Amino acid sequence: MNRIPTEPTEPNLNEESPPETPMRRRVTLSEIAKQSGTHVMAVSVVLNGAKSNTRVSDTTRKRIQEVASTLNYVPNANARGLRRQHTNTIGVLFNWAGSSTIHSLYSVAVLEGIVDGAATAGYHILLYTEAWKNARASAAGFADSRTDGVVLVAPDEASDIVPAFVSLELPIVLVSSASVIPGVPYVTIDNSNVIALAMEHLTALGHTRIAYIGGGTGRHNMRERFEGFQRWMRSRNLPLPPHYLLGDLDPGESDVNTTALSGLLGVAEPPTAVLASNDDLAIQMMQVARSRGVSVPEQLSVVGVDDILAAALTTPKLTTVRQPLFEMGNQAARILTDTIEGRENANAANVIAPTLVVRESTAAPCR
Amino acid sequence: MNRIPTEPTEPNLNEESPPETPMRRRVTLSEIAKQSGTHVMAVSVVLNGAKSNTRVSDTTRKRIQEVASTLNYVPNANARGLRRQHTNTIGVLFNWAGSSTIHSLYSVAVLEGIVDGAATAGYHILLYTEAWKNARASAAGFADSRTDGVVLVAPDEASDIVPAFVSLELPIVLVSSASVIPGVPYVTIDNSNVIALAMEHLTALGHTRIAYIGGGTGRHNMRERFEGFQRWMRSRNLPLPPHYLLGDLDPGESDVNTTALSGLLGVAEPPTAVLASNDDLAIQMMQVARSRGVSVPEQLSVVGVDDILAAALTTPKLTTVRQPLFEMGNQAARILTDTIEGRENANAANVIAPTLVVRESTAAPCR
DNA sequence: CTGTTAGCGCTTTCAC
DNA sequence: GTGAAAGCGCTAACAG
Repeated sequence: MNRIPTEPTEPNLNEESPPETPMRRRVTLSEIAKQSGTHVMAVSVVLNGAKSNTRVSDTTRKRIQEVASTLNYVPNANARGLRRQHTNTIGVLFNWAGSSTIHSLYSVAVLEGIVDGAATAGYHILLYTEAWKNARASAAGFADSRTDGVVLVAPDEASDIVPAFVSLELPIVLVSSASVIPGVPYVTIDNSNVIALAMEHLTALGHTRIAYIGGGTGRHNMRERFEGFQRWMRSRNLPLPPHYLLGDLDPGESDVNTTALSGLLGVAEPPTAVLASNDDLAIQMMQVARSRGVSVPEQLSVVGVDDILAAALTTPKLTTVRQPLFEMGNQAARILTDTIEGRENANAANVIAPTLVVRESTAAPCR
Repeated sequence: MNRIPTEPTEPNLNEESPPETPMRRRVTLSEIAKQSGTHVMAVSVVLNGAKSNTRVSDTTRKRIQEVASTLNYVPNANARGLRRQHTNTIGVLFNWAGSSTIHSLYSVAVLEGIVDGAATAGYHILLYTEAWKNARASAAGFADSRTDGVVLVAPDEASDIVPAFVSLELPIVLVSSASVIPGVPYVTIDNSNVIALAMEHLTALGHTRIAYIGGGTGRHNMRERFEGFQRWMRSRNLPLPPHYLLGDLDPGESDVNTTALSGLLGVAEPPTAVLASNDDLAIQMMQVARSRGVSVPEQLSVVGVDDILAAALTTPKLTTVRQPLFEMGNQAARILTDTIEGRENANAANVIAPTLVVRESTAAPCR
C-alpha cells in the first residue's frame, strides 16, 4: 500500500469494490450546446461572459440561457478551478489545540465573521480537517490549489507555521496575532487600549490593589496585556507585588488554576479587583471567589477580556473589554480577498479598537 | 454584465486588470517525470498507486519519491477531482437563520463533531457561504461537484431544501431532524427519552405542578418534546392546565418571552418546576425568576435540554438533559462517508441517547 | 459574431 | 516493466 504524504488515512476497501463514483454525472456545457444547437464555447461565454460582451447574438444567448436553466446547469468547480487557476475559495486554519471550549467560543465568532466577509466577496470556505485536528498543523496540504488564500486564526507562535505558509507563496492573513513576518497582513486587537479601558474603569471606581491573572505568556496578545498591565500600574505608582501577578496560567487547567486563584484571595492584603486576560479566566475567578464566600462585586471586582457569549450569562454578569471578534474575522476575509484579487488595500483598519462593556462584576471597593 | 445564476456577487474589476492568477505555479507530475527521467504516468502510479501494485520497478519508484519530496509536490486537487469525479470533501449546510447566538453554540458543537468524523475518514469540509448567510438556502450550488456529499444540520422543515437535495442525487445526511423522506439517513436525539429523563428527575424530587416552555412548534424536535411532555403528565394524572403550556415561544425574542415567562410565575397556583425545551429558554426562565425575586431552585426548579457550554456557567448552574452534539455530528459524518463510499451501514445507532446532567437548578419543592 | 482548437493536471486504458 | 494517448469539463486564443 502506497500513499502520498499529504493524503489522509484512506478507508480500506479490501473488497474488490472500487470507490464507485458516487456523484451523478451532471449536465455539462457540451450537453447544453447540443440541445441549444450551438457550440461549447458560445455556452461558456454566455454563462459567465466576463469580458467578451457582445460575442453572442441575443437570440442564441437567450436560447442558451433557457436550456441551461431547464437543465439546472451548475458549472463544475473542479474543471473551472483547474482552468482558471483560482477557485473563489479561502481556507481557514484554526489553532484548536485540544479543542478547548473557550477556543470554540472564541473561534466560532471569528469564523462567522470570516464567512460573512467571504460571502460578500463571493468566496467559499474550506476547512482543512487534518490541520484542524492536529495541534501542529502543517501548511503543505494547503498547496493543493483548492484555495486562493488562507486565514490563519491565532496561529501557534512557537511553530513555524507562518513562515511555512509564506514559502508556499499562498496569500495569507493572520487574525489575533501580530505579524511576525514583514509584509504579512494581520488583524489584531489594540492591546494597550484593552488594558487602558479596563484599568481606567477600575481606578475610576477607586481600586488600587489590583491583581492580574493571565493565560500564559506564550501568545503575543497575552504578553502585551501582561506587560501593559504592569506598565500601567507602575506609571500610576500603584502597588505591584509579585504575588498579585499570575500571568502564566493555562486556561485549560482549571484545577490547578483553582488553587492558584484561591491563593490570591488568601494573602495578607488581598486585591480588591482582578483583571483577567480573558473571560474564561475571569469566570474561573468568579467561581473560585464564590466557593470561598467572597462576594463579587462587593468584596472583589472582576474584569475580563473578550466578551464571549458566556460573559452575559454568568451571575453576576461579567464586566469585560469586548473584542469585536466577528468584525475581526470579517476584516480578515476582506483583506485576504483584496490581496488575492490584486487590490491594494491600505491595510488601514487592521488594528481593531476594543470597547468596555460594563455589567455587574465590578463595583467600588468596600473599605 | 452577465452572470450565471449560482455565482455570488463578483467583485467589480472595472480596471483593465484581469484577476491576475494569484497562485504560484506549483510542481506538476510532468516536472517530476522530467527530473526523474521517467514519464508522467509512472509518477502518477507511484504517488498514489492504488491498484497497480508492481507496475514500477523499485529503483524508479524510489527515484520518483525522492524527487517528489524534494520538490514538495502536492497533487492538484482540482485536476484530481475533475478526473476522479470525487473530491474527498463533504459540504456542511447550517440553518443559521439570523445567526442567533444559541444556534451558534449549538452548531459549533455539531461542527466540531463533523470535522472530527470527516477527518478520520480522510475528508475535508466545505462551507458554502451563500447558503450559510441566506436563511432560505438553495441546494443548487451544492451541485458544483466539489463535494461528495452534504451534512444538513437542522434543516428548515418548512422549506423544500431536503427534497431539493434528494433530487440533486447527492448523498446527504440530516442532523437533528427526523428524516421526512424515506431512505434519507439521519441522526437525531431520542426525544421521548429526553422527556422521560427530565420528568423522572422532577417527579422524583416531588414536583407535581410542572410547566412547559418550548421553542416553537415548527421544528420536529420541539413538537416531539411538547407532545411527549403532555403525554407524560396525562399518563401520571398530573395537572395540565393550559396556562402551564407555553409551547410556542421564539427563543430569539427574549423580550416577549420575558413577559410570557413572568406571567407564568404570577398565576394563582404557580408551577414549582419548569421544563424548558432547550437551555436557552431555561436560562431566560432563570433570569426572569431572579428579576421577580423567585429563587431557583428553592422556589422554582428549572430543567433545560441541550447542555450547551453556557449551561455550566450560570448561577445556579443549570440542570439539563444533555444532547451529545459532538457525537451526533461525528456520527453524521461517519454515515455520510460510509454512504459515499458505498459501504452499507446498518444505520444502527442513528438515534442518540440523551443523558441527564444534574446541577444546581433543581430541588424538592417547598410546600 | 461564430466555430475550431489546445490545453489546465491528473488518471487510466491499451499497446509495446 | 514502460510508454503513448485520450479525456474529465471548462476557458481562452485564434481563425473563419
